[in-house]
Amino acid sequence: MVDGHFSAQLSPSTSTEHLSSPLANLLLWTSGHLSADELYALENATLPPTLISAGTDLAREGERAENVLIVTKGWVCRYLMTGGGGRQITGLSLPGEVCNIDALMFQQLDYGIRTLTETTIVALPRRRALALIQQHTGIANALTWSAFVDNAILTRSVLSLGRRSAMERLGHLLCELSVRLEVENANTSSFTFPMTQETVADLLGLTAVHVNRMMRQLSIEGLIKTGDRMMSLPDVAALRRIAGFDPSYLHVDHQSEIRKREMR
Amino acid sequence: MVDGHFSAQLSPSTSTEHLSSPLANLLLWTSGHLSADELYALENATLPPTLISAGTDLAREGERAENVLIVTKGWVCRYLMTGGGGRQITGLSLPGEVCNIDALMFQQLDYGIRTLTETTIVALPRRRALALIQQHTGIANALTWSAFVDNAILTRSVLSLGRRSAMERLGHLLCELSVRLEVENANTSSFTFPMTQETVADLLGLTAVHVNRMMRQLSIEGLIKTGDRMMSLPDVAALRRIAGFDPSYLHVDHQSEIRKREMR
DNA sequence: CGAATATTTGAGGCCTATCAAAGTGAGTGG
DNA sequence: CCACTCACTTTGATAGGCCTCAAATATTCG
Repeated sequence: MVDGHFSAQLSPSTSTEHLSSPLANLLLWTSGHLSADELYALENATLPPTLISAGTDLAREGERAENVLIVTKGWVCRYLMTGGGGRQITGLSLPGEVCNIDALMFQQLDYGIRTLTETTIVALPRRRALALIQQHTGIANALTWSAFVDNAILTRSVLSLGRRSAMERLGHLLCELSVRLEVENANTSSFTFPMTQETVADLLGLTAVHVNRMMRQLSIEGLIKTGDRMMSLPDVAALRRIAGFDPSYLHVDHQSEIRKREMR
Repeated sequence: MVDGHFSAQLSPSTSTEHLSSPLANLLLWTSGHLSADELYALENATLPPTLISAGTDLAREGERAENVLIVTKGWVCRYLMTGGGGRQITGLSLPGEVCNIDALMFQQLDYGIRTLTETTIVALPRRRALALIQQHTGIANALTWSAFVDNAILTRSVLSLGRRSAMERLGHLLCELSVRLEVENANTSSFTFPMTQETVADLLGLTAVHVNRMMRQLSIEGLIKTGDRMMSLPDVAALRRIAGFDPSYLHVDHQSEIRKREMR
């Protein structure tokens, strides 16, 4: 896997669809707050979308953070290293989510950001973001909402890492992804799953070997089906039960649910 | 230990010093952003301070959250329970810090809040808080800053729980407390330590027995001194080294450092 | 098709949990 | 002022979940 470093200078991709609507899904499930006007203002403030290959560092711990980065396509992770070389992934940013909301106020980044897949990123310079917040309450609300959801997800991660078994952690992760990717349908769910078992291990505070054993067991029990980079959950309710998963902390409100349906 | 439940109706304490300045230290180390005017506006918007005994739930998971709660005296924790009855403390609120900043937007609380000591709490109704944010950029900045610091602390907790040994977790906690309580002096530190070893265990994802062994070992190595509910760190640099602690994630900026000195 | 990467499986060991009980200290009531 | 109680701390012995090391198998990609 590539381990390059993404230059601080954002260079435009070959894509010409800057003003079409790469941000149409921005912050959608986390808020659904943006009006058409606000979306337009936001798109005008962002730099052109940039296509980045998998396994690239968008930024490293300790670097200056000038831009708020928004994922349009692909999966991105935030991570931290221990002195001994261990890696802990502290959060994922999925399409429509913000990587580093704290860049709104913090000059210095205190975690690394790396792409897990080929990714399209939209950068929003801090100053422009702060100006937008002043002018558009909807954008302010959406960004604030996003920060609080990040917080809630981190809080649940602390519970998982501190008090849940490997099996429960894995189940909880899959249940959460199913909600955040908005792919649940009745009691089943299916989505592309681009993470390597080692990546999952770094996310759950385990080793790749143990993640493998847990995934195998879930397979045997018929609670997941994997293959061809896909993940299927044949019985979401059962998985939620064994994982102790309750989606209310994600605060997916009805308003945003309705908007999503309208857009389909 | 008491396990009462704090009524949703905030009743004023017998204290008469509402307008003197219980909020003088509010958000100080996290920002130092508040002007005298803003502090005054904030104090006028809050409900009278309330004195609450140790071991009381200020709120429980799932309850409606109407107020942002600010700690003026004492220690408070946020916590989550697993299905099996395990408890994980997901964060501490020390004097001057906010318990539930997400109440600004979320109607429902997704964690419990409990006092660890006798505590003085100041409540700020959501609507008033939102109005203050509109009118005073300093207050908006301070609250936003506070949310991002919460986030940074949670992120480090994820690293600790996921990838650090029991010893490192304990050391990291003590180093962090030393900074947040603003009690470091040269290479030493000393502060009241009101947590039982079981509370520390619930914070670090360990058992009380193991926390005891780790604390004993730190004592033997001369890295901590305990007794009479006090915690002393004779060699902060050495403790930071073994814990892998680097305070930059707390974003204690120079401006707030200067203000603090002026107020002494 | 070949090389690199990722998954799978096995064996053994360690860190932390669990269970148990003794020791300590603070607060209470007689 | 002293028994008494309750909560907390301390210590020991054993067990278990997950890690580490190792190697075989499967998959991806140039």
